[in-house]
Amino acid sequence: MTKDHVTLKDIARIAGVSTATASLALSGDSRVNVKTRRAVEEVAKRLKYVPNEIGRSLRAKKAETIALIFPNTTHFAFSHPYFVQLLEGITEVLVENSFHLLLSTAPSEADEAAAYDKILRNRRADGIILWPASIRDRNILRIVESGYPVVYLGKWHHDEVVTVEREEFGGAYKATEHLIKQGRRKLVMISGPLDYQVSIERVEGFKRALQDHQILFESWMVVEKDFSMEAGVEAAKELLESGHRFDGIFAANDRMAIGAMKGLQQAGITIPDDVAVVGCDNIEMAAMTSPTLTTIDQPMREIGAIAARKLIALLNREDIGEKQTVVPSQLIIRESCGAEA
Amino acid sequence: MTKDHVTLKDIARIAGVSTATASLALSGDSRVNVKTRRAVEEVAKRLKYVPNEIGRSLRAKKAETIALIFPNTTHFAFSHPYFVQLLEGITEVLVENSFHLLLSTAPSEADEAAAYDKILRNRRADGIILWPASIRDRNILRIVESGYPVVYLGKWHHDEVVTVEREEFGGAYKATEHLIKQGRRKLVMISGPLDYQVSIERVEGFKRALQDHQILFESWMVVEKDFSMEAGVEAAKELLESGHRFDGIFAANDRMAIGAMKGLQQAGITIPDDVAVVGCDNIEMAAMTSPTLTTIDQPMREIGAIAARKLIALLNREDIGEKQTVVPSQLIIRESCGAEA
DNA sequence: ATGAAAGCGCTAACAG
DNA sequence: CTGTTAGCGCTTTCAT
Repeated sequence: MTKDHVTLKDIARIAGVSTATASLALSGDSRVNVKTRRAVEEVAKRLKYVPNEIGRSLRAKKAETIALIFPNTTHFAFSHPYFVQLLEGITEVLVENSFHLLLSTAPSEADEAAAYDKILRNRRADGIILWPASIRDRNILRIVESGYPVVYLGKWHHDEVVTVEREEFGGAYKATEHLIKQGRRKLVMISGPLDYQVSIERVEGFKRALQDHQILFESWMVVEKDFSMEAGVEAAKELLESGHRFDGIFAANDRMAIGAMKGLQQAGITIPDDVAVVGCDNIEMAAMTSPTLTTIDQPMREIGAIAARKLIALLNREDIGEKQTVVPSQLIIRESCGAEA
Repeated sequence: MTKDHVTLKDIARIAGVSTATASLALSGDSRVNVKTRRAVEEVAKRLKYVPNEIGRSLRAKKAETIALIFPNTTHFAFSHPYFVQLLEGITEVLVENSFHLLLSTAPSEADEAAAYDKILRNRRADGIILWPASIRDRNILRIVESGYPVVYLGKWHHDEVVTVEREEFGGAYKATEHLIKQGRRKLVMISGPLDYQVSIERVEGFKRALQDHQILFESWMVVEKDFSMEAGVEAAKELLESGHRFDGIFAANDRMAIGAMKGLQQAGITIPDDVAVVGCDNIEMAAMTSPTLTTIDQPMREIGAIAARKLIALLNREDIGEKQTVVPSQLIIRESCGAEA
């Protein structure tokens, strides 16, 4: 069985010093005699002493842990293919700084408020990286405005909040404009849920690009879907059945773009000849579809790393640099848009 | 700023009782007078008291947290599309049981041993769910055999260890046999890295299926790759260039299968007419490729949930049921194998 | 240079 | 029924 753990007390006793001295010695404090220090270190090493971080945390009133938390829409959030990249970016930085990562989800919509409150105050984490939620989510509002150290992964409506954002509007604009430059003028967009800020911005980018090129926007040009591949297939079918003509699609993420391509191809439509498609995210799969998918690259790994660095700086009361960081997006031209790369 | 947190002491003082009573009251202990309890509860609620879990943990010598840890191959491990499903399964169960999830990676190969040791003993987590690593990884061995509560997500070489395994051998066997039943007899396999137990088993399943159908196995029939889509493309090219003839491919995961299909199609080969392909994992994308990918479903969400339940049972010294759980895999027939579903 | 003592926030054994 | 006390493991004054 897991036998009892070696504590500082044990080390002190065996090394023949007090716990205070042992503590100092192990932290390399210059006040303690070199010989004593060596002795303590030797014992610690021999017994494979590892400090109990719970004790340390209680004392220091710091958890050395940050929480990555998700609104109730867990399933939705987790399913993003690039969630994993975000995690990689975050953990990379945390490991460098000896921080731990707590992954947190609200159990259910009902408990959501309580759950956030708990995270805020049970002292398990020192700060939070917050995945964007529906703009209708009041709990998010509370957490962001609580004064607790939070980095929000999206745009916030006032600039006291520390955020790392993707260039949503700009990305959508670039994608749409690219389609227009390929000579497509009958464009439609497959959007994510419109109660999400990211969706709103991407739609705005789409609209603006149309406007800047004298293309009249009409409301049927945006279909609202849920970000899944299956939804992309549906969207394509609905658009085809609607009777409206279109020769270009901007999809708010690659999963829907891929689904849409599938749906179109099943209906005998050729991509990009009949309809050009541009996605968003640049997931690994985008390079594997037929035709390969032109898309907007969103460097999630970098976003994760920046967010983690900001949060740690915040906790250490160091300079965090700019409060809002916008990570630029980049158009990745492949085959589905009909352009030569 | 984050003002000081409300502690039990505050509650006790304001409610006019001792901290002991306050504690008892809040835990709903029947010994305390109903009226007192109500009073305490009222104060706690009013001040939005949330217990400091660090204090509680120190006292209870339990972290109420489990760690999901990864060997040094983070990037590799994280990149599995179904990693997210595993997470979902785990968090679902943890939330039910009010446990927290710590995500842990070793900083670098060099620090790996130390990092595990720390996780084992710094008391931040009560137990570990361990993602399989290279069979050469001695640190994994140490952690699994440490007696610490561990659930290992793969097969282990002796049966004291609690594991949740996918049916690797059986899945590969089914996939291969399915190809044979479609009349394919010149089969090849694209394997993952062969220092991984999962890879070894899948290759064994492949070989056995050949053997059972009187097909001679030769070593060139297995190409070892790294699980990525890009690697699948390469594998296809290498196989084509090798000059060996083949009419069926079993790929050890869907990403490589998708890459391989891409590679074959680029070379003008028709799937499934010229070459049939079966993958493994049943990732979302498998239903979207052209042709859609026949594959082996690995219910990662369920695996995560089972692992979490087992670990919690282990921690509570409850009955964990069978020590080794093998989650059955299932053949999902789509288009790439040339069978009618 | 070292040790004694206090205390982080909590719970539980023991008294009353 | 409630309060006193002790202590989880650690760090940090403050004495010596």
